[in-house]
This record gives sequence, C-alpha cells and structure tokens, in this order.
Amino acid sequence: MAKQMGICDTTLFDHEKSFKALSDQKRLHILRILATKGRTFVCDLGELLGLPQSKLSYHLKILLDMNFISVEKEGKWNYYSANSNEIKKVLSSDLCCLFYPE
Amino acid sequence: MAKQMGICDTTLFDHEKSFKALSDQKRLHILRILATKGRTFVCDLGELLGLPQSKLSYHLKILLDMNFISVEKEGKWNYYSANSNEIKKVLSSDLCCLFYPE
DNA sequence: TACTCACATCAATTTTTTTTGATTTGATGT
DNA sequence: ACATCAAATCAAAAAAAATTGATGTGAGTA
Repeated sequence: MAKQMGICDTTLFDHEKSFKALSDQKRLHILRILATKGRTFVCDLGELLGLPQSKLSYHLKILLDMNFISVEKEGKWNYYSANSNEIKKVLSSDLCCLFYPE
Repeated sequence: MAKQMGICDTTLFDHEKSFKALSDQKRLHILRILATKGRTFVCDLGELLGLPQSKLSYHLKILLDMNFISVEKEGKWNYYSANSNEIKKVLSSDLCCLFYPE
C-alpha cells in the first residue's frame, strides 16, 4: 500500500524518518553520550541512562536504522559510536551544543 | 507527574518537541510551501496539500506551538508564514534545500 | 555438551499521535 | 438579529510508537 507521492515527497518521507528518530529524549541522550564519550560499551550506556536492556536495544535500533550511530561487535560485546557526519547533515551547527554540552 | 530531569534533560525535552514537530511529512510540506511561497492564505495551503480543514488546523497548531511558523489574522482570514530564523536554528544548512528546492 | 552472558527479537499491553466528523467561535455582511 | 464563511476546537476512533517481560540467538567458557 505505497502512498501516493512525488519526487519531493519521497525525500520528505526520508526526513520525516530522520526527525522521528531524533524526536525522543532518550535517543537524544544516547546520541549525546556517544558523541561526548566516543565509542561506548552498551551496558555502560544502559547504566548511564538507567534504561533496561530491551528498551535500550529498541532505541539503539532506531538510531542505527537512520545511520545516526554504528556498532562494532567484539566477541559478545557491542560498542556503539555516533556518526557525527550523519548528525551534522541534519542539524544546525548551533544544535551541536546539544551533543557537546559545556 | 513531572518527570525527573536535570538541567540538560530539560533542554533535551525541548529538542524532542522541536523534532517531533518536524517529524511528519505533511508538516514538512507545509513548511516548504510557506518557506518557498512566503505568506500564504490557509485555504490555499489546504488546496495545495489536499488536506481537509481540521487536519490542516491540527498540523498548523503543532508548527505554531514550536514557533516554526506564525499567523497574521486579517478579518476572518488567516495568513501563515515560515519563521526561517527558528528553522535555521535547528536545521543544518544542507537541509535548507528541503525548504528551498531548486 | 551444557551453561553463561550480552544482546536482539517477539507478542501483548499501554501510551501517544493522528484522523475524522461535528460543533463552536468569531468576523463580516444582509 | 440572522445567515454565512473562515478557522479553531472537541470527542471518539484509528493508527503508530513505546514499554514490558519473556523467549531466542550466538559467542564465550567450564
């Protein structure tokens, strides 16, 4: 059931998805931690945020799908980092302070 | 039932709201039309978008609340325009092409 | 093999957002 | 006052997203 859309609307749909990924405090917080601390072990992330495992997984997946973050798997551990390039494509430089407070 | 939040989280909450306002194709389309055409009469907007009155009203309110657009009332007609300053505060310059295609 | 640990995924529920159609408000004209 | 049009608002329904707790998977380890 593809919605009717022209060329422009296709890109609007993509942007809708980007903004949706960003429209949640927990996910913004995740991005900020990753941008600030760099490569981070998932469990550390969970503790910092006070999120249970399955909830964290859910939100990480949303950010992953939009390519705002990436994973590296080492053995049974996962390390996440922010894709600052992708983030910068979307956000104004002013909003960078959101991810690099101080 | 205020959620527990520190100073930083308050601003994250504000940004969550901004991004939420932007995370919808129809609203992005509204912004694009307003940014491209300038001050626009609501009914014209409705026709361009193919949105019924009450749905349009709903989405305009969300953009208004976040200050991405503003209204001027003249008699019984309403004219809307984009607040490009507010938009630029949030979006990267790359994303401006989203609102000024061509 | 069997037992953990780290993590993803799933299904059921709850919460939030959006849509719909009807009603209300407010300005204008008769 | 009454009718009309522009537009906001409301309440109910539908749709989408988030939460929860349980289960599954896959890598290490005993």
